[in-house]
Amino acid sequence: MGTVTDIIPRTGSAGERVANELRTAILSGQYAPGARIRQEDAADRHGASRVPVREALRILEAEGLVTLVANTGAWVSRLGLEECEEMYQIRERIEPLLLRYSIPDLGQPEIDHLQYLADAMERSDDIEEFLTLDREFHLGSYAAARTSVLGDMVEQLWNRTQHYRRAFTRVFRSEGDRSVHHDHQLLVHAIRRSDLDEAERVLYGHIRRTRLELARHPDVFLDPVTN
Amino acid sequence: MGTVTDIIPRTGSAGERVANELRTAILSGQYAPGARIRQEDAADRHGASRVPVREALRILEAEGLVTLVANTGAWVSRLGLEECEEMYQIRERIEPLLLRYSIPDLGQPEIDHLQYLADAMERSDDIEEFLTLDREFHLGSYAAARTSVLGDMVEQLWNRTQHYRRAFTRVFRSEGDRSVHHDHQLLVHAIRRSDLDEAERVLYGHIRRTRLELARHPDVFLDPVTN
DNA sequence: TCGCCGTTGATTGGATCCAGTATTGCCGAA
DNA sequence: TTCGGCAATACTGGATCCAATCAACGGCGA
Repeated sequence: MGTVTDIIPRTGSAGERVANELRTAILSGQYAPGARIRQEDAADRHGASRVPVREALRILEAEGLVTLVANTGAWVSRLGLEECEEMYQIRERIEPLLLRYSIPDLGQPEIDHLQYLADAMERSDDIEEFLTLDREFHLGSYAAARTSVLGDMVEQLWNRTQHYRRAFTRVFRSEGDRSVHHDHQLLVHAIRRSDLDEAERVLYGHIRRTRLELARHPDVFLDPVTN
Repeated sequence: MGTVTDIIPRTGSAGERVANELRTAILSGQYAPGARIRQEDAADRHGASRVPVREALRILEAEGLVTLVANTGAWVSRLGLEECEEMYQIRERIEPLLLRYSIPDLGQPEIDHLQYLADAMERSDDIEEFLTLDREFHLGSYAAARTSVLGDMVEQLWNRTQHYRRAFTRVFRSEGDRSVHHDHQLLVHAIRRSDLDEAERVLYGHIRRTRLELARHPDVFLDPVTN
């Protein structure tokens, strides 16, 4: 499904390279939602002409990370509360399936690593670190799945919501909610026992609870007045 | 979610126009899976230069309809049995959700039309007509859903499997299986009664049974020796 | 003073040209 | 006869140039 720590691949066209670099920049928060991406700027910054940049923008548009308006320009996609809830509802239904694909092929070292990540998250008090660990934990639990579309779909959903997860996390932490960590531990145990049904249930509940929590914080989606 | 009978929109770039035209051609079966798409050919055929064609190919690649290999070329995507089963499993889980979004906003005329389509399918004995009716029936049942990503996801899954549904349908018909029609009738009734849970269950079972049936016919996926 | 309209500048879209790469066919050697 | 290597060709990828479109600004009129 494309490893989480994908290093920029030497293969592929310049357009794909630029797309990878832009994607990384967007996910890391360098570009905020609503930020304009000018073709010439991007071309200079990534050492290419505008042609591959346009290709990259098409790729990222298809992934939902960028919004293109004909004859006008490209912006980093914004999410509304409704859209975000929708994506979480989709995740509730398909991530358990992906997990089911993955569990049988997860090795002992990988499972131990998941345990380590779950523990590390409990100890972490840095937002950015928590985000990285959480992503690594969940995508890591899917890593053994040899799917051709499902894995990519899930990764795209994670990518599209990345910026907003950063915002929620701040809020959740301040509320001192422990259920997230509880879910993670339950999940690791279910994976250890290869209990597919239980793992599905836990994961479903985990995502669902996050969605419900999220609906209580619509303020995260308010347009920042600073364009 | 973008109407089923999308007419080629006047808006948007030439690349999008070419993408729409190529998509229609692929879905109609004019291009078979595995068929090569040469940029210059496509450019001539659609009255544009190679630049918008390359844009179109990127768009269709993102939709999974076209497979691009750097420095080599573009082909209409082929599906393997495993991939197809995967997509059906995804559909089992997300189409019921999409239906749930749609039902509350379906009007009486739309529901009557669904009934009409279900009846027409039972009477139809032409493969191509059946395919069209089936697609119109299911996507029609989702038409009232005002989603921003789920609808497109489902439509893409339908598109990617379109060619292979054409092939199954031939087989199913010859086996004289009536359960498909039974499901359709049950679905319309559940929708009439606005019974969301029942509608979800019926649709889930409908897609699931099709998937299991499909697994019994791996021959559909054999590489045709004629490239 | 406010709103409408035309003009100018900035930015995107498309076409052509050139370079790079893969594939095909051919030739020669085993 | 068959396999390996080399050359020619066809196709894709990228850059530059020109056209088209949108947005911002300023001027004019009410």
